[in-house]
Amino acid sequence: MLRVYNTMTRKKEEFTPLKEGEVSIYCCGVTPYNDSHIGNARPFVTWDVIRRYFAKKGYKVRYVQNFTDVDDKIINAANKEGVSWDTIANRYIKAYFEAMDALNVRHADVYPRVSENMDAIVKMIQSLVDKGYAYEIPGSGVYYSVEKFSHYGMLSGRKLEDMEAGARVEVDEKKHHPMDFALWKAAKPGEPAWDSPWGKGRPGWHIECSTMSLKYLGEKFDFHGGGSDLIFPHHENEIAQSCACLGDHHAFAQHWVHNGFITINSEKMSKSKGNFFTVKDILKEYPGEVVRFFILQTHYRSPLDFSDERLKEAQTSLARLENTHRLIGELSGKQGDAETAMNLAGEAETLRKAFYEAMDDDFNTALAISQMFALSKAINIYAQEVESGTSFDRKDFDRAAAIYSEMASIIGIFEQETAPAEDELTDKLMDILIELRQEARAEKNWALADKLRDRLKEAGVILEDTKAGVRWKRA
RNA sequence: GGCGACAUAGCCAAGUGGUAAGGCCGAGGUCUGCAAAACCUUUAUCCCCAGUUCGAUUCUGGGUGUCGCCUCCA
Repeated sequence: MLRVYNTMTRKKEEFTPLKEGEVSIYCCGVTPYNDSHIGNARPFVTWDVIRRYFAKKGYKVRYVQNFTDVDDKIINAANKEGVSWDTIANRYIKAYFEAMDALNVRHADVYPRVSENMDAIVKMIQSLVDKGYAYEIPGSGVYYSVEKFSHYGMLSGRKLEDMEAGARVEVDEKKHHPMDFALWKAAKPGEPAWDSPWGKGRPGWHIECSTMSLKYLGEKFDFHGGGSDLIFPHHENEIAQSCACLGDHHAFAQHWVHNGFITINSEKMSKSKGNFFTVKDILKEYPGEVVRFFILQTHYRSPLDFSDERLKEAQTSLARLENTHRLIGELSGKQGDAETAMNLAGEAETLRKAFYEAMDDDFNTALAISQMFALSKAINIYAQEVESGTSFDRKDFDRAAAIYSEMASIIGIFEQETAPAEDELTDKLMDILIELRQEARAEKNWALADKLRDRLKEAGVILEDTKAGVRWKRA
């Protein structure tokens, strides 16, 4: 039984798919006006694991993630550079994919863009106007009337009365209620604009997600996700729009899943505070897998403090798992010689079950990963036994290795060739150096052997003497 | 002001009404010419107070602290 925390009910709930064997997910994507920081990346890594997990469990997954490619911030960035809005949007959409690819984040099934769904958006706004949920302020735009939707606040747990007091929004006197939000913004000179029954303009922020989720996933879908800063007002407003339009406040997303923030010294990382690190910059120092692993070592709803120390820790931890991954590779060519009673497979099956139970409990990747460490240890011990002469049960080992790689594929690690393919010359040179060092070792010329190893380390190559032979890797 | 979340070892982090996973760091050891890797051993009265209970870190109430949303924000 899979249980998922639902922001709507503030409880873990049993997950029952709307359609047997299928899962539909809408995750709010980015506004492409600059490079994503690591905090922006958290939801996408989180959802990537969730969808991998569902797929592994045999579900057919449909995953939709939008690009808000029409937005104030994009327009501002474009004006600043003196280029068109879509130049900015396209540039940073490309950057988004580069960053996510490095983090092993699989692509969504659809990436709808605001600019490509203008007709549907206008149509939905019109529908809200027709139904009496929205009104036009000539020259300003079209607004959603929050008072008309009796369930307004159902997701964030707020009351309209409470919000008024603390509202920091600039109150437009012509709005019916201070919390009313824009569905359509009338164009100002020099801004990109699209035609509509209310004149040229562009959509407000929230309507796009209502429109595109409806268009690409239907009236009801299983999951809607994003960072917890989207709960209010973005998701609250989506609910108001979609449910009003569909005439059923139980329609729309069935489970609301929100991830916690990545923080710096316990404070939310954000563009406006300036305390952020872009994925792009972090990737200059650490492999994408390390960044991904760093994120998944903590439960997705908990805050996660970012620092170089944390990242280094993640790197060391992941290296332990990688060593076992490599060990499995090294043993893959080894001939089995007997069936033994060591029953590594049995232990692996137990850990596999624990892994799935952890994932079934609100996608507890932190706990799931700990099962992987346990399996790593079991495999290492087994390999040592084999090395010391115990017979090697090929079938037993292969089953455990398969489970290990199954876990890795859900977490999303060991997918890239961590070491980039070496060129032929490097390989040959390394062979020569290793051979020379082995000769020195055979002559017990430790000084020379160690010097070779030290100098190679300075050059960024790590040599390790193992019983199986000498192996090298880049630092 | 309104609403909400969190508080577990030196650090990070799971978890449970019956005295607490895992990772990093540290210490000792096995192996190794040495190193690395791996393995073994070792490191916690679970923020404070009160209550419920045979028993609470886990439930309830009250503190204290940290953070978030209420403005763009993943």
